[in-house]
Parts: sequence; C-alpha cells; structure tokens
Amino acid sequence: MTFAKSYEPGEFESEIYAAWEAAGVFKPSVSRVPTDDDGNGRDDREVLEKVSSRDGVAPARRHGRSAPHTSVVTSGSPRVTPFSSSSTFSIVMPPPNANGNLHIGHGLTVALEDSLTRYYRLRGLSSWYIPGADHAGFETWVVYERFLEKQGHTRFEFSRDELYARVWDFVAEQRGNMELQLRALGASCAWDDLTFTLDENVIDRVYSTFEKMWKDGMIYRGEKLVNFCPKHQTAFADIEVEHKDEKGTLWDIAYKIDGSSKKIIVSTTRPETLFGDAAVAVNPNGERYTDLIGKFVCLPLTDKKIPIIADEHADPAYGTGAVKITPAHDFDDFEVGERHNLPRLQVISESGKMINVPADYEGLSTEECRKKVLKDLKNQNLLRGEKKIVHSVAHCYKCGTTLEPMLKEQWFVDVEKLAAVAIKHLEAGEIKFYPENKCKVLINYLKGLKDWNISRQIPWGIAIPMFKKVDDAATDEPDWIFDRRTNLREIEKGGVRYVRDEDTFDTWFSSSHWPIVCTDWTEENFNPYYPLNVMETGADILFAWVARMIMMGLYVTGEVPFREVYLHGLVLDAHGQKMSKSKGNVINPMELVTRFGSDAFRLGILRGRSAGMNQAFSEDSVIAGRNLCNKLWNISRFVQGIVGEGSEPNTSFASSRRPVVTGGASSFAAAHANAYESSDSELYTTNAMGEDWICREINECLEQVERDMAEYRFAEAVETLYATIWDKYADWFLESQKLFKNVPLLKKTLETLIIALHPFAPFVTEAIWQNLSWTEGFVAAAKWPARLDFDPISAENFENIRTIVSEVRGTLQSLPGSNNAKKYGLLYDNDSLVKDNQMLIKALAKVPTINALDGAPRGLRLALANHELYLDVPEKVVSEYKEALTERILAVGRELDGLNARMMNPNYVAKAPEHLVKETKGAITEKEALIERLKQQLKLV
RNA sequence: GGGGAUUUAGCUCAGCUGGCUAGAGCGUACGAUUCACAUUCGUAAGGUCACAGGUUCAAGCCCUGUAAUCCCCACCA
Repeated sequence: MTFAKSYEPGEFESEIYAAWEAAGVFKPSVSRVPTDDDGNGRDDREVLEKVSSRDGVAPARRHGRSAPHTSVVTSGSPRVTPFSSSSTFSIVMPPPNANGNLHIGHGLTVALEDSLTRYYRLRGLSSWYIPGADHAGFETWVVYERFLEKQGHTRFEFSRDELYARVWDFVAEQRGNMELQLRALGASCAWDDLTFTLDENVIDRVYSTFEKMWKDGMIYRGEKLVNFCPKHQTAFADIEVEHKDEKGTLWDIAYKIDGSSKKIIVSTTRPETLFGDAAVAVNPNGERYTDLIGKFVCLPLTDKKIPIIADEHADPAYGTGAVKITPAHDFDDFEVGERHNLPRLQVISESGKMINVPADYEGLSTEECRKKVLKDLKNQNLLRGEKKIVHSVAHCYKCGTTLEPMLKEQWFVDVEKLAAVAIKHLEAGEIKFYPENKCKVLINYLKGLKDWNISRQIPWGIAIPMFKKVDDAATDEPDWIFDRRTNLREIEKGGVRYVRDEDTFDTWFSSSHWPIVCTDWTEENFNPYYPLNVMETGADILFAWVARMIMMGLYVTGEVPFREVYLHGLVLDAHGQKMSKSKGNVINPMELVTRFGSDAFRLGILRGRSAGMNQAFSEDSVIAGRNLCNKLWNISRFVQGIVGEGSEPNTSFASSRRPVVTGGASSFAAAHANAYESSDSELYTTNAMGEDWICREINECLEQVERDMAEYRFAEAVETLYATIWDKYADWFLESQKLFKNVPLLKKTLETLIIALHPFAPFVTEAIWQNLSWTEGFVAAAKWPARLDFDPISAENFENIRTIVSEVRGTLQSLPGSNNAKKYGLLYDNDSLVKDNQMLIKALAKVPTINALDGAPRGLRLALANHELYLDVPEKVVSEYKEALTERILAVGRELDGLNARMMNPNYVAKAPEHLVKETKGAITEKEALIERLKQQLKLV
C-alpha cells in the first residue's frame, strides 16, 4: 500500500471496521464465567489477573538491561488507574432505540464510551463494551400507533397479544439501521453480546426481581391517582410528566351551607370536577371558618351534601381560604381524602368524558362540561368571581396533551427500602461521580422519592406477570397471583382460573436491570465484569435511569452496579441553543461522519466538553479533527518515505545513526549520542537535535493522557495529543529530522503517537498502521506504549535551540520590510550551542547564513539573556527598529520591577516555599542581564 | 419553596493541590510557498478572569455577599 496525498476516511472506514470485527478484536479476553482450560482445578482467571496486573501499566519498561547513564528520566510517578486491582474493564451502552436513528447525543455517548474502551483495551485490560438495543416501550409505541392511524386502524381493533406481535415485526423491519450507524462511529463493542431489552434473559431477570419484590411485600396494587394521557390511554411515572406554566382562571364558587342561608366561597381552576367533590376543606388554624367545621354544604347543580372539614392543605392566605376536595381528580385532594376517609368518586372517564354526573352533563368532554357548569352557576348567581392566574399544568411529554389525574388500579413498588439502601451506599462513597456534585443531587432526589408506578397501559413492553382471579367461588384464594406464563391470557391454578393483567412494565423497571442482564450476572458464579467499571450516560436521565439501576443493582445483587458514573450533558448547537426540530438546528452525526470521517466527528465532539455540562458543538471542531487526521496521515507518509529509503541496505542501529552535519557540529552530536533499547527490544539512539527532546515531550504527553483518562478528561487528553503531534512532533521534530534522519527513533515515536491517539481516532490510526511497512497486527489490539528513554540535558539543549529559533523568527517578522528571513544572516559570538547546531538552527529559522562574529558586534542583538546572537542587518534597519527596542526594554523593566517588589517583601522570602524564592532570584538575575544587553544594543543604535 | 450549576480573548471552552508573564481551537491581521501536508508553514494582535468585600507572602482558584444566565425537583384550590 502507498500513502495518498491526503487521508480519505471514506476509503478505509468500513473496511477497517469489518476487519476488526472479523478478527474478533472487540471480544473480551477473559471469560465471564469460571473456566478451567488448563485443568489445574483452579479458575484460570486468577492467573490471568496476575499476569495482566503488571501489563502495560507498570513503569518497569527496560528489560534487564541497565540504563546507558543514570540521568535518564524515567517516569517516577505512579500510574493513575482506577482499575489497577482488576484485569477487566466493562461498560454497557445505554441502549439506543432499536427502531430509530442515532442522534447527536448517541454520537457523543459512543465517542466517550468507545474512547474509554479502546484505551483500556490498549492498556491490557480484558475490555467488554456491551452493545444494546431498546424496545423503547412508549417511544416506539407512539411511532407505531401513528403508523396504525395512517393505515386507518386503531389499537382497539386488536388484542394486546396481536399488537405485541405486530410491533415486534415492525421493529424487526427497522432494526439494524442503528447498529450500522454504531459501527460507522467506530464503537468497538462485542456484537455477539448485544442485548435487546425484550430478550428472554432480560424478561426472566425482570420477572425474578418482580417475584422477589412481590414476596418481600414491596409490590402492591393500589388505587391511586396517576397521570394519565387521554390520547395515549396510558399512565405515566411522575418522572415522565412535563410541567408547563399555563395561563388559567381561578373561579370563586359559592357553596350553600346546609340548614343556613350563609354560603362558603371556594376557589377552583376546575369547576367541572365539582360533581366529584367529597368535602370542603378549611384550615384548622384559621379563625375565619372555625364555626363551620363539621357542618355540611350543598353542592351546587346537584342535591349532594358534603362535609366541611379541617385540613392543613387549605391555605388561609390563598383565594378565599376554603378549598373544594375532589379526591378522584387531584393529587393533593387525594391525600386529603385519605386522611379524612372521603369517598373517591370518579367523574371523568379515561377518554376524558364526564361520567357519574347528572344527566345534563353526562358524556360531555371536560371542556364542554366546564362551560356548561360555569353558565349554570352564573344563572344561579353562584359564580362569585374569576381571576386570571398562571399555574403549571402536567402534559404528556410526547403529544403535549394535558394529562388528567386519573384514579386507577396500578402496580406500585414501595421504594422506601430501595432508596434507603441506595442512599447508604452512595453516602459511603461506593460510586464515584463525574461530575462529583451529581452524587449529592441524587441522594437528595432519593430522599424525597415516592412510590413508583410501574404499570403502563401500552401493549409494547414486558407483560406484568400477575394474574387476577376470575372465579368468584373460590373466595379463599388471593385475588392476584404471580406467574411467569405471560404468554397465556388465562391460566388455571388449583382449580381456580386467573386472567393476566393486560398492563406492561414501565420501561425503566426493566432498564434498571441493564448492568445485571448485560453482563450475564448470576447468583451462582462470580462475574469479573460486574459491577461495571463505569456507567456512562446522559445527565438528564440521572433520576430516571441511574438512580433506578443503583437501587435495583443493590436489591438484586447486593452490590452497586458500577463503580463510577460519568454523566455527559446536552450537545447544544454552535450558539449554545438546545437542538430541536422546530428550531431547525439539529445536527445529524451521521452526516458529519460521511462528510469528514468518523474520527473527525469523534475528535470534534470530544473537544471543549466536560462532564455534566451542556455545551455547544459546531462543524468547526469537526473540521479541526479532520485536519488532525490528515496531519497524522501526512506525518506517517513522510516517516514512511524515510524508512523506505533507509531500509534498503541496512537499518541496524549503527548505519542509521550518522548525523549529516557539516562544520564542527558533529562533535557535539556524537558526544551526546545515547543508545537505548526500547521495550520491544528495538534499538534506537538519540541526539541533541530534537531527538531526546521529542522523547521527553512524548513521555509527558503519555503521562498527561493517562492522568486525563483516569479522570474522564477526554477533551484535555485529545488536546494534549493534538498539541504533541502537531506542534511538537511535526513542527519541530520532523523538521529537524529533515537534516538528521534517525530511522529507528522515527519508527518508535510514530508508533507511540499512533497508539496513543487510537482510542480517540480509531480509523485513521488503523489505516496508517496498516499502511506502514514495519508494523504488525492491528493497532486496535496493540499495547499501550511504554515511556521512552532519553537524556534530559540533551532535551533541554534542544529547548534552548527552540527559544533561539523562535526569537529569530519573531524578530525578523517585526523588522520593517518583507522577506526578511531571506535577507539577513545570523551571527554568533562565543556560543557553543549555536556553533554546534548551526545547520539545524539555519534550517529551522530559515536564515540564509550562520557565521561566527568577526570583529566588533554589529547588526541587531537578539533579546536572549544567555546567548550572544546578532541578526546581520544594516544600520538603517536597526535604527528603524529603535522604537521596538525601547518598548521591549520598558516591558522587561516592568517585569523586573514586579519580581523585585516580590523579593523586597520580607514575608514572601520568609513564608513562600524555598524553590519559588530561588526561582524568583534566578529570574531577576536573568532579566537584569537581558535589560543590560538591550540597553547596550540601544546605545549602539 | 428545595436542590444543582454557569459567568475567563470576538466565538466555543481549558485552567488540577492557591505559586513565575492566565492557555487552546476557531476566527482576525500580517508574512511565507516546489522538496509529507493549503486539510500547509511562520509571526502577531486580542483578557478589568461578572461585581463588591475578605483571608493569604501570593487569589481566576478559598470565604462572605451581590448581579446575570441556565437546569432539575416539588407546589400552585
């Protein structure tokens, strides 16, 4: 293969992914159940664990051979890895809707999760990224119902089982799309282990949990008010309800007091529910109505009599201080009703029509009824006032319909114990959160958690395994029994017939088992992948999902389901606005992948992002990512070109290590040449011409990336790699290598950078790896690079050369005229570094000549404290530069003043750490010298 | 009412345990150009770290208060 002039992602991506998959690169190496392949009667995983614990992670890189000299910098700081005690890394994918396309949030999720997975795979852990697909109960149901409507059908033409079968086929037809998109994003997941939320093992596990809870008395059937969508004909959990502020009216209605001519005025926003009133409440502490407590009022428009009760719920300061209580149609009133044992009369049906009301009103919609009630009250002079107010109203998060509080028999989970256990473990710090504060937020939520309604009246979901007795004869039997045979509508047990509850589980009830079912956790066997190392998901479903996984994990397995939680925020558009179809600012991740490549998308979306924050995203960052891919491609093309040349006769260490240096430079280089054996036994040498320096920089980069990844600082890791590859490797090291070609080192350093970037940009790094002549296997299965050995003094020398070169370039730019770099040579005096590295400096600074100063100083002296260097410019130009020089002297003077002021402060000298004081002293000496030289220069001018 | 965040360059964001002249990408300006890459190279400009106090030898960072923006939960007869 050859390197094209630029990287074209489209030519490689699908092929590369297919090759990875075929080679089984994404499969974890450690099995999830105990194995005993070697027949020694012990679980082989223990052995593996010991082997891999020193693998890649340990700083011991040199194999048996002693260092060339003692000053070699090795990385002394301990590796930061959250999983150092384990040989496995496991993470589950929050299952995308099996029926849908991936959106930008999925793009971010995959970029984050896959980077982690690939990183830990390279680090030598048996990594398992488990993919999933969600039946997305309600979401998919809404889509399917719309589809039915389009075909002129309604759900009521079919039985529950028929509907289930139809949706199954509908989803099966659509499925696969999202899986292809995950592949296009480079998700390195174990496809064989894909879990669908309606898989048999999921349903089994959910039933087992439900049964356990049933036996533990945590499941109860309750007639409670639930938020009910009249359009979708289903109830919701509290968390699914969307509250919106709306304008409404507060009406004052007079209720006549029984046996008196007096009336009591109540305020309500829902006059139509008055038929369901069970009482009028007044505050027990208010003095206004004390004498009325215990009396009865006559409900208007009907002849019913209801009591006046005392309850805290009535706020004496609000409205008239008296409130009508409708237990069947208001959440607060329901609670009041419970306290006072009031009857619950349902007056609105599930389809939103009036029932159990006088004939005139029967069958009206709530809205029609409201109008009629108001009209009739007005006619009887019972309507005493109205006021416009703003109050929040519950809406269906899918269709926007106003939700109706509805009295329904539903299955509830008593969450008290679940929440208490979860809080205990959270407070013990067993799960680390990124961002940290979410732990507190979660605990706060759990403390106020109410019982969980798990019944949904939609067919597309897991059937609730509860059956109701139909035979009245056998009165001793319980009304409800648990049974797993939900494929049957009716079962018989002990001669008694039972019929299945038609409802299905709330999606979150099954989803809360996700870490358990995906890892195949069982009661019997130790599973090295449970708990998960990390749960990565959106911060918006902290309560809905993360909280429930924690409660369920603890309930089922006794352990927290994951050790760490990383929550990402929303991806906003370029202007920080929420993406929405109506605004038309939705970014489609797949389109970006097609246009710029998968890697570009991943690098782009990780940039400028930190845990838990809603942050902007735009094409610009993807373009920056694309450019980096192309840069790395061309770097590799360049290196391969050099390796190709050099490899023909002999690539051994001796022959390639001849710097092409003229003048006196080679002596310095030779004196500072160091030979090293890298960890894979390939020899390389280094010299002062940027070679030791690049090793140092790469080591620092690795160090930084490892630290960042341990703390989920993806954006920082990417930025570090970007700067190292581009600003350091390409701009300085490769430029230097155009003069001094060190083939083994070029190979070694390039490999290192390619592997380090691989977690974030898997495709381009693999494309390069496959294109290079000397690499083997897949970079996706490579080993995380060890630190490079180098000579720190030599590295620091190159740092000085960079300073000199930068100063030359800057000064040349600021001189009047154009093309200065071509016009003026560089003169040095008494400077061995420059003398020994003339060729390099000349090439990097792009000056025409470098010569020793002959005779008196001339030209323009460079503002470097420790080097005596002159740009050989004519007097005229120097004098034009005078102003800039004066400005420079003033600037340095200001810095010097600041430093001096600090040293004059006795408290600073006494209290600041010694090394800082020493540094300050050093800086003062340097600045003073610099100022002195600049002043001399000015005098010359 | 309860809880959680944000405010740093024109834009989007870093800035870790308080420590040298507060950084990056994009954008802008100026310059370069056969020899890996115009998806390029070089140089530069651009900051009252929201505001006001305080602690400290030293504050973008810690403390107190203020303002603006945003999110979540609960309630709203």
